[in-house]
Amino acid sequence: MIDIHADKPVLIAGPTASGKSALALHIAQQQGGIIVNADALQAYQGWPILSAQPSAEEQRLAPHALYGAVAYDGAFDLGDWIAAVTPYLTQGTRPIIVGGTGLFLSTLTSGLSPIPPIPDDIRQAGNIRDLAEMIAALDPETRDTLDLHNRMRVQRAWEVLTHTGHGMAYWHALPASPLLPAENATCIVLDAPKDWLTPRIAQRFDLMMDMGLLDEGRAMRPVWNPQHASSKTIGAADLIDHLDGKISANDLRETITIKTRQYAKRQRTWFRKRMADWHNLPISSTDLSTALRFLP
RNA sequence: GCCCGGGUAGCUCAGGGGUAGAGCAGUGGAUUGAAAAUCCUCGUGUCGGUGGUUCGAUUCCGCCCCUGGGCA
Repeated sequence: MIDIHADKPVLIAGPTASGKSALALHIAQQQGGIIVNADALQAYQGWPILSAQPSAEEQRLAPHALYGAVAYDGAFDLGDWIAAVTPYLTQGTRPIIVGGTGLFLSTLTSGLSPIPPIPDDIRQAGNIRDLAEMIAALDPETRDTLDLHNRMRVQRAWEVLTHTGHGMAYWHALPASPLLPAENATCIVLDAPKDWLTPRIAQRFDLMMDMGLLDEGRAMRPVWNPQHASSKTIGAADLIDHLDGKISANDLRETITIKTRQYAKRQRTWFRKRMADWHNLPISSTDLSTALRFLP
């Protein structure tokens, strides 16, 4: 039994396809609140079906925010998200923050180092920079903390050092105050076992097809650019390949469900480690009326 | 029926007289501004069956079964 206080923000994490959005909607309808997106890819326009954003119909049932709020060719990173959620923490309506991006939710409850935004030209320069060169340029303190095989993390550290003159280690040592300490919110992790989730992921793909996934892909094809952040949506590149005749419908389904399963696994790892003290809501508690208790 | 290939890890396949290895899948993990991203770890399976040759066979030989193609 999890107590939901009407005036307390709610945080909901859970693997993809576990039913987070439905849970958020249930709470909003029972008790009020605005549903705020904490999923990196659902923040973009362009792939509403593929990224499983709440439908227009669902969004009519309760206030929603930060879904499809950024252009398909725009950028929306962790810092942008933190900036975008902040107003919802202080305004009148109680926020129900729901999403699968563990990094976003964890940062909300633990805080973000005050690293200035990195200009785009630094990123561009990093993109073509040799990995070994960037590693060599790093400050030793930062280098020791990094997985040097991981180009993205090395490049990020290089960008921070290049732009600010201070290494990541310096910035991370600065105090970072949480925007929403976990004890000030009702924090829930939806626990969906693998055996339950696997068939659901396949079913969700079929559902997406019924909802017009191919049309969504056809609409995006003329402006398709794998470099855009929104193009990282699982299956977007595969869908374009399918429309180009490069892979069959069966292969499309196969590859998307596999990638989605792999993603769910990474999410589970994050939640297990970082959200161990959150309320665990087993998906088997289909009867939410006994799993949740709504308090004024 | 005959001829030529194949039958090796869940899948696709490599290898080769001293009991075997890649990719994918799967697993566990890392992860403070690209995170649905990115990165790391983990490989025993009657090597189709059965006889034989051999000190030793998954590897060579015979037969059988299954399978792809060709000829009839």
